[in-house]
Amino acid sequence: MRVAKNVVEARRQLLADLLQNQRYLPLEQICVRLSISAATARRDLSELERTGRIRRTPGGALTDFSDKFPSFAERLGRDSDRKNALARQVLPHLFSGSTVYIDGGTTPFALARLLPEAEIPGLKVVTNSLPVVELLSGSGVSLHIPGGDLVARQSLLLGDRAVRSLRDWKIDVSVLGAEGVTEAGFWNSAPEVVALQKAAMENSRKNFVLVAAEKIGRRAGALLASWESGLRLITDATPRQLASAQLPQPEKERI
Amino acid sequence: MRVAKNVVEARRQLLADLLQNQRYLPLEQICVRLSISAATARRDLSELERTGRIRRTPGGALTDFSDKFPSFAERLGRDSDRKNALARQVLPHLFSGSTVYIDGGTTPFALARLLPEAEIPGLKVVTNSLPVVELLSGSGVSLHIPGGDLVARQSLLLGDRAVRSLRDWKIDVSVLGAEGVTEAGFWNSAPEVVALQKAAMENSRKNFVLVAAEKIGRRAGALLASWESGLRLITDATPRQLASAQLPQPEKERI
DNA sequence: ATTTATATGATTGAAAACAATCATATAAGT
DNA sequence: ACTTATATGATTGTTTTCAATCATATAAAT
Repeated sequence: MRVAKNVVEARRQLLADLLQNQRYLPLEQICVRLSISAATARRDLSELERTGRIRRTPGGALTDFSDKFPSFAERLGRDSDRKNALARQVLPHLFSGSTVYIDGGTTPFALARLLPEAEIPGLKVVTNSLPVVELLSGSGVSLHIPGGDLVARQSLLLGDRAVRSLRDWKIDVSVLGAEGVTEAGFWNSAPEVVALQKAAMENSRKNFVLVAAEKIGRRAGALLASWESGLRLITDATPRQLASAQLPQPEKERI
Repeated sequence: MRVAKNVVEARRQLLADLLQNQRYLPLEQICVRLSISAATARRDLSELERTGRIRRTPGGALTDFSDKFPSFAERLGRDSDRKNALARQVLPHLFSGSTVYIDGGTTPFALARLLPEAEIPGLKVVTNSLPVVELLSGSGVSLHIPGGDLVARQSLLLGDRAVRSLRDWKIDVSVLGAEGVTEAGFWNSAPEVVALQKAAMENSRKNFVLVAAEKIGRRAGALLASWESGLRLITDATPRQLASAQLPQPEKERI
């Protein structure tokens, strides 16, 4: 029996909130608490997972976050669902035996969280982000750290040595973060971060930048790359939002 | 094949810790991370659940989110008094503006714990040990990571790149660990670790090795350095213990 | 009012996860 | 050195979970 659209969405949001609080719920609990059948519960879970809001497990579901770097977890915070959804779009580009560079920042970090489960055989992860290192160490993923200087209050290895070391790598896919996107291109505030990102892009075959919708139209101190650079935007901004900032629409997905 | 009781318990504690950090782990991840079969993983999970330490789910397990997890530093710092005493002997050699290399292993780690308090102005710490990085990040100490490959089940960055990167550094004081000391010199089991330690020694003006008394007389697979190398031993072994292993007595302390 | 679209629960065959059992290797006990 | 105890991985049959399919009731669209 068909049910009103808003009812469905409200129920799914309720389920997401429930999981946010409970951390984990067995399927049976979900059925009881929402008074729905297992089939519908599964459908809701699938949808919530597809949009990156939760993580399914056999027999239940949970919200995912990491305790380890509290500041990171905080920043990831409420938007982690959206960031997960962005990060998930990168997964199809990671093939067996490839090398992926994961930038600092919370959105690329979301990608790191997906990797252990993705189980891409022979995947190599290159990163200077300590939260990523911490997260993936011991997870079976092959981890490589170019190295560099740890600047205070950040958890990213930067500096000349970092840039030089990164040039030693051949990268298949780079996943970067940006603080702003304008007609001129992609922006970040810290020149040192941009220097490292540029080094990654130079040695990489495909480059993605993950940008949450609210950053569309913002600019910052240092230009990371222009639109002509081949850097590909992954965002949850609507076509309307992109157009109003006079940005090109995303290309048709090609894998 | 039967395995020692303490090994089993250590593995289960590790699994509990892992779950404390990760909140949830799929069974397959547990198998990978602990290098055990699904059957053993299930047995461990049953036991941990029986003692109330975790909660199982179909296909995985999670922690009850009530209690906090012990930090990395805490875990390593069990019998820290003796190690602290050894590490403290290095402090007088660290002068303002100098560069110190801190090796992997728990004893050099003890030195890292002393550094924030020591407040040596302009001290630079170079290390490939992730626990050291985690401990000192945000502590105000200037941290530099040569980089390298994170090998499974270790928390040390190793490999050719690590060795090459380390050669870029000029180090004033290296602080190393060793698993054994014999008449022939200082030993460690992993050749890759030794390769990195040798690189550190080559670029360093003073080299110290911290060795707890119980390691005197032991040997291991790879020779780190002979007695003639200039590597200086810091130990809590008594002169009698040293003599009985036919080792030279420590030189009079010179700063 | 009529038609179309879709959200739901039930059913089903396939896949995954499970506990129980067994042979074996090795620790622990003597 | 010898025996006993047990931790492990493999195997197996059972149970649980899953996605796909279907009929149906009801919301949207016309």
